[in-house]
Amino acid sequence: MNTKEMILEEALKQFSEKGYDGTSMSDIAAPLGISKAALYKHYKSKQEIFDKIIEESEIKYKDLLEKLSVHYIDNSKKLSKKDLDVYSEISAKGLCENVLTFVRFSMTDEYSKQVRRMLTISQFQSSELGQMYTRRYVEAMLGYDEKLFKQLIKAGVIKEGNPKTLAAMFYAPVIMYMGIWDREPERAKECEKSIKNHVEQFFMMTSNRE
Amino acid sequence: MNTKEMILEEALKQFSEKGYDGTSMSDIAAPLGISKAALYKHYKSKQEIFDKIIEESEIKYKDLLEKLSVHYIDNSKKLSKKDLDVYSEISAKGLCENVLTFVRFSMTDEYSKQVRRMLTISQFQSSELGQMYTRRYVEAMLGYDEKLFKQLIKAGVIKEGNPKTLAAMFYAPVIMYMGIWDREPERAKECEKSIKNHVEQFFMMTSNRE
DNA sequence: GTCTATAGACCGATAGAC
DNA sequence: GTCTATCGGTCTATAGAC
Repeated sequence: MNTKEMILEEALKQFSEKGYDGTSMSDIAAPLGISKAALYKHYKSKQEIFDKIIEESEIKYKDLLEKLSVHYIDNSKKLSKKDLDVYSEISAKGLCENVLTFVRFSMTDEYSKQVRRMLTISQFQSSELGQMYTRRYVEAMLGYDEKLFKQLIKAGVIKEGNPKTLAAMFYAPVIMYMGIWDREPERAKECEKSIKNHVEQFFMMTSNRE
Repeated sequence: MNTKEMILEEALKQFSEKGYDGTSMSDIAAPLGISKAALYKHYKSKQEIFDKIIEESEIKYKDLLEKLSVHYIDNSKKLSKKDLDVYSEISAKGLCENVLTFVRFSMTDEYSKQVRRMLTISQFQSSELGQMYTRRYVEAMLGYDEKLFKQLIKAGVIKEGNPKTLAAMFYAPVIMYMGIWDREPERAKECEKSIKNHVEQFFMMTSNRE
């Protein structure tokens, strides 16, 4: 890995722990064994480092959701042919697994964790960051789940109901437990179990098979 | 209002906007028309100002929940006699109103808003602050709702189900929409409506009257 | 692309006059 | 309880040698 990338990696680590204002250029340079002056040969300011981290994370996050078949930005579009094929026959159990995979990755992957923490403590710094936070950590999954439930209702897999409300009832508790998990890592096991219980019971409650 | 209190008020305002590290003693002093040296006659350090704000907010938040009959710290205790009297005969509609009152106050009251923002961006600064955030903004209402649903199930008002899961499905979406509301105040009306829709549909879905 | 040195501003906190 | 002045330190960022 070259110096330019190592700087972003170290900066992200520290921004996520101490925030933007709590992290100095010297703090970033020291662990890399270079002087802070050297940083300015790669980035013209501290703000540029922060912006680059955000920019890069946006790309990586889209890639991740793409892998999980969650189409993130294009909320206006309908579900793709592929999605319909995959989900029209999916079982509730399969959906649980899908969500749990997403949660486990988000919570254990060091990079995801650092970006989420950094965005959490920076969400009020500008309206752009606030909107990005909402879009990334709330609406991406919520919009997807909404369309999914619409399909599942149509297919008769789950009971009648407003897909948007169902999506919120399904996904909001997942966000909530992930928040506890982030703040109190010692409760990781407990949170994972709560999420598992929640998704299972959600599908028991909404399933048409009684 | 005396100077000591005005300092806390101004500090909270700025901490909630720019964070602890982003706010200097001069920043706090200037709007009050005093020098930063004067601050040190009232508080021995910047950290002490922060701690006092947290301490005071804890008391005020307990008072607020007390008014709403939500007993916050004592999660081990059973619901009080008063609670049982009030809620054993309460209608789903009444419960909706109760939640909406809480939400509207939390989101429009300037002090509540500032404290919540400050805690949100400070939640990773120490494990104590993280725990406080969870306890205050998640578990207080969640634990209360859990007991409440237990009662409502027992009384036959709503359908069978795990009270803890039900509480999460009921309250987590409220937290989620409040988060959007905080980050994007221009969406306030939309969020309020979403919360209203959610609580109404939740009781429609879980009610025993079909 | 790295370093040392430094500019210039600002930081938290203190001393002492009034 | 307020002020001005100041301390010692850190901050972002730059200059210039190698």
